[in-house]
Amino acid sequence: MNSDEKIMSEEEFLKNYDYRKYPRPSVTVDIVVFGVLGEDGGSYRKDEEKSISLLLVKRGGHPFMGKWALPGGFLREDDESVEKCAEREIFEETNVKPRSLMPIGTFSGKERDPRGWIISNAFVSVVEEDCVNAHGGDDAEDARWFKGNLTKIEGDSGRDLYKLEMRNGDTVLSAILEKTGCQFGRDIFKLVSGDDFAFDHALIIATAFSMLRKVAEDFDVLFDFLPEKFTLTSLQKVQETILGVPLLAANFRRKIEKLVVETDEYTSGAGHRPAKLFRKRV
Amino acid sequence: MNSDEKIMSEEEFLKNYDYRKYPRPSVTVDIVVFGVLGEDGGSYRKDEEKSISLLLVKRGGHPFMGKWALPGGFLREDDESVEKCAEREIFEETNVKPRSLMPIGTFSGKERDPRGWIISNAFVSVVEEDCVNAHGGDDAEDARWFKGNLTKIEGDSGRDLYKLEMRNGDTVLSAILEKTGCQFGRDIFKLVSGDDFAFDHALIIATAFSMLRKVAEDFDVLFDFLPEKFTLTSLQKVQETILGVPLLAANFRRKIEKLVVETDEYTSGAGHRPAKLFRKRV
DNA sequence: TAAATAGTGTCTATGAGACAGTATAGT
DNA sequence: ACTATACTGTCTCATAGACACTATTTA
Repeated sequence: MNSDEKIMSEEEFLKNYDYRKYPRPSVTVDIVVFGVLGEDGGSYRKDEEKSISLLLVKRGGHPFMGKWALPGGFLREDDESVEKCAEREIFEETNVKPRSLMPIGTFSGKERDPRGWIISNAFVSVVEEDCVNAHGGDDAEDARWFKGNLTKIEGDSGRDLYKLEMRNGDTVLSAILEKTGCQFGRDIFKLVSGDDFAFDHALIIATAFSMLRKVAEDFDVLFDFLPEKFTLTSLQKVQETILGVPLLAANFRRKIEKLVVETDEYTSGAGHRPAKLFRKRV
Repeated sequence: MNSDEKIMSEEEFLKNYDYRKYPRPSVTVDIVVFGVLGEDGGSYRKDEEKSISLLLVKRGGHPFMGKWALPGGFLREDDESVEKCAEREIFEETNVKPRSLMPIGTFSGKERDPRGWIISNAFVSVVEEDCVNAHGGDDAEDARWFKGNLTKIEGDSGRDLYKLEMRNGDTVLSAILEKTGCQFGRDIFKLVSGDDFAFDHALIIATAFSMLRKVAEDFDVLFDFLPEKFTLTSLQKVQETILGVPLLAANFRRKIEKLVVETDEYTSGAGHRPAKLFRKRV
């Protein structure tokens, strides 16, 4: 504490203070964007494979040119906050406002970015897949939806190992991670092997999957993955997909009962008994 | 993406890249340090008031000179990560390594720091009170333990209002906050009134209390608030203090059973039946 | 023996999981 | 009629909460 400060007024002090005079890192925001099928997407039943969609962008410049990365970018001074910056980045990439936006932590390891001292604030968000002009197969556009999941694998000596695998057509990205701890319910991962992802984005994606799994038990997030009106079966499928376990319909319905309101609409033309459509209870 | 980049090698690109050329914020780390009584502190029974200790530092310079703030400081390039920076800051302030360190989010609102574009990574940690040469009453030292808690108050029109109150001797700090949302189980607060705390630290402290309350149900954190050997009653008191609700001993003991191991030691000289000491099960 | 806290046994209500069964569209 | 999915009734078991009870020290 400089002794000059004490005799200065606060106004004077602030006039002389310039944060640019001090060393500071670059700050980025990276977003794990999960995709959901829109209103016309015909409910979740089409998605038999039980895997989650996630938006990745192929890097067109250095570093990690040609590798797949999370959408994101540098924090700007005119961003109101990291949250607003995340919304802006998602909008630039997808042209929509996300249905939800949740912080999953700051990633600031020493070697995470070869360009230098660059730390990242990571978020999870959910948007409708068809809003994004990303498509598989075609190379004209470099943003694509990958299907994937994080699965536990057998560790050799009591280590908690996980495999992250993302797939888009013939493109398969994978990484092996070790869970090294848990803070406030948030799992901490370390990269063991795999360099298909740019930066430490495999780590960020794994963290996103594991946090999504934690909150998927309180139902709240589940609604973000469906259109406004949905069937209880599709809601159940969302939870099954995120948690990676099958559920019994009777039990699921009992638990969800108080959180939804029925409408007078039904699905139709599916070759079996129609399902009542529900809405989230506000 | 600059087209020059594509014909450069990655090595060349990195040689030319300097993150210092781009606009970026200052980054700080602020820590909500909770205090616990040490081995000799004579268990938690002394603390009849059921409030939590928290370390605050009186600001000796601008801005917010004379106000109370969280310990913390600027992120340095030689810090390995924000977590390491937090540990360093705690060590500088208390001379001990914290028993636990958990991130609670990035605070980056536009007006949070009058000095300019400065964002903060906030943490919660737990240290033993007697390691810190902070003391009440005396003005020679500007770091002090405050007792306090976050309590729900009646909102006028369905608003979720909370009162944060911290007390050290005659010094009482308070703030009214509104809970405006919840993300991934983390409550989001907005300051309604009160300027006893520097910066947005009332917000950060409220977030810390609410997150602590969330995890206090899984028992794991509770152990950080006690010495290595403890009685089950003291463990129960910790949970009661954090959660702010009374618990029944029989039920508490049933739930905690599998998470502790008994020792062959007992308390004594307390004017009543001695209590067996337990240890955390590893 | 009284006071104070430590520690236990057990009843009850609630909720999760399992599973068998019924209902109703389309082909 | 058959298939595929929607939806319901009910049994069992685990667990949380309540509360009455016993145990053991110091003053």
